[in-house]
Amino acid sequence: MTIPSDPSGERISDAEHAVMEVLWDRSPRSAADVCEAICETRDWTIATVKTLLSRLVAKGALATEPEGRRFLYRPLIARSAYVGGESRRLVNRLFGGRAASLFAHLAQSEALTDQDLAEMEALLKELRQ
Amino acid sequence: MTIPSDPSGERISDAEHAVMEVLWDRSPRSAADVCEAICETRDWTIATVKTLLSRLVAKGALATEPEGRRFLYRPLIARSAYVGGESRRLVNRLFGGRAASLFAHLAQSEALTDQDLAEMEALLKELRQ
DNA sequence: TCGATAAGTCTACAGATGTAATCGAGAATC
DNA sequence: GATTCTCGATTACATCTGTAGACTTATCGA
Repeated sequence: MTIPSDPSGERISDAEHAVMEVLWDRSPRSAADVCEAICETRDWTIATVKTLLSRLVAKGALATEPEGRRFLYRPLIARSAYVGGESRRLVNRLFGGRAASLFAHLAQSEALTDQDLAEMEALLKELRQ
Repeated sequence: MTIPSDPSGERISDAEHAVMEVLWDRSPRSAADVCEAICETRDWTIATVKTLLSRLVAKGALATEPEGRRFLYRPLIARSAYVGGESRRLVNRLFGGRAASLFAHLAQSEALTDQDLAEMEALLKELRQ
């Protein structure tokens, strides 16, 4: 038996992440409630959702609280922490840790819309003054 | 038997990506040569490298050309294409496709250095004129 | 009270991944 | 020519992931 693991230690898979998004959007929610929100679009059954919820609890990403005869699930890690970790992972892996390189790449591959550029310009101005 | 698959179709795993980086850096190279470049740092044996090379060939990410009695490996997909795909995947998955959101996040989490900011400012100026 | 429900837990199973050992054939060496 | 060395190819095997069915138990309606 292993120790329950620190909250941000274990990797969250793609399918698990989809479940996390539902709970980040609103929580706590029951398994049925999560399925309600996601089973249709992902074409999952409630069984799949239950498995993913269990795995997330085991990974320390979710907490459960009893509500009547069932559980309500609630995120233990903040979305921003997850998103930040994933972003940094990508930047480290593909751009040697240089965020500007990622930016340059997106720019060159025309993945940036005019709106993106405008927003980032505004952000930059704010950051640099 | 399946068709060799289109060049950018199948996902490249983390370990496979490390091998790709070696070949993007310089190619073509033999398996032994790739191991030379990476086995120490990743603590792999030549056997592991060979497996990864084979899988990458099967995925259509690498081409082989015989050189004497062995093979030389060469990337079939450009690094920029791979990097672009991965970046876009992340932006879509975590930021609803909005690159500006990714930057806002990196900025807020202090993942951007002064140099990053300066470079991005320069790039932006270039892009918007 | 008794069966139908519904919740969580256990089990399942195929494919992907990480990490390698082993095998068979050709090349180099003695 | 026999032995050894080296390649790539084949096989192995544990873990993770996606996806879900089966099982157990408690509850709610009839």
